Amino acid sequence: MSPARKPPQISLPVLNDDPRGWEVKVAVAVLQFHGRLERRMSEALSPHGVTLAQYDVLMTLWHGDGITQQELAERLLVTKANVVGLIDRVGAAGWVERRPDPCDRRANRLYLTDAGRKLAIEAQPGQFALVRKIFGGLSEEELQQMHAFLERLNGASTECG
Amino acid sequence: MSPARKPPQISLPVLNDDPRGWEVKVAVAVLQFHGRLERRMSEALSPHGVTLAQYDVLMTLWHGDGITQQELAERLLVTKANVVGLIDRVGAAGWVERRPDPCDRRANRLYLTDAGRKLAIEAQPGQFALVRKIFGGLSEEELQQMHAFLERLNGASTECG
DNA sequence: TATTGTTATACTCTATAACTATA
DNA sequence: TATAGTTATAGAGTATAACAATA
Repeated sequence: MSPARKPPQISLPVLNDDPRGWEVKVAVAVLQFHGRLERRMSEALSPHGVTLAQYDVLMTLWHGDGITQQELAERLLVTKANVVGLIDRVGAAGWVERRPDPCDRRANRLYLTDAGRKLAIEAQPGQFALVRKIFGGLSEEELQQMHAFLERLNGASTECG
Repeated sequence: MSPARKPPQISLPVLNDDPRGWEVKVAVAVLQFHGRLERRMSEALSPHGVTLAQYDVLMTLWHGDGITQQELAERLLVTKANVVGLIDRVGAAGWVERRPDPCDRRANRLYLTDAGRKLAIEAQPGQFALVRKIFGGLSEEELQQMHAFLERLNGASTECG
């Protein structure tokens, strides 16, 4: 059972109130808000004995079982070496299992167990409720606007160079 | 010299594309964007040999020297025990020093050293440039809108219960 | 040769609890 | 008694490098 720890540090005052324009103000606000969001999501998860990183694994597999560790590493933007430890932990908790790929004997395919699905079903409503609560202060139209902004920023922050 | 590591895991697909409304979509987008932002800020910091968490410390002290470890812990939303290690590390790098509080012999006051100020001066422009680049795709008006949304969300996510 | 997964090693950050010195 | 800082312990997550088995 993973011992319910707080999320990593929130990286709040990375940039302090500075006169150099709104970009920095927004960046600070994003960092600040993300810290709180992450913290509260972690707290909501902790009664289920799962960390946010582990929940990411479960949700990725919930979205689509049977991927390899390498594929999971790519989706999580983590090295394959780290996936080993991650799967060791969710595996030890009984939520995920490795099955050898019959066509490629180097590879493992990852599957949610019944317990893993059960956990996801139990934990998801709380997560959704929390998110609805936190974002409930914005209207649907405002949420759509913010979503559009973030999509554009996600595009920009993916660019190289 | 702290060895320039990547930020913690990005917590991306915590909630997957789900039919239950825009709150969840926006939450996923925030998590996603924050992951990229944090990663790129860390990368920009790593040539200076400082982590994001350590940079937080430096920026907090840049903003105002002479606070106690307890006060720093409160601002960083971290336990005082963690601040000990954090200050040990930035202290070992020569960026911050503890000076005993003359009025309260239990307390330390934290000060940026010349090297710490030098580092901040060297690292800040890169951070600001990066932020301007990432957020440059949004107009000033859009940035102001987004800032307003985030401020409202920050208020909401602070509420208890 | 390239790829999948593994192990080994080391570091940062976090949490809790118990402790010391001082207030 | 309460507070500031420390130490001890533990665990999660990350990175790099080298390795085995397989393709």
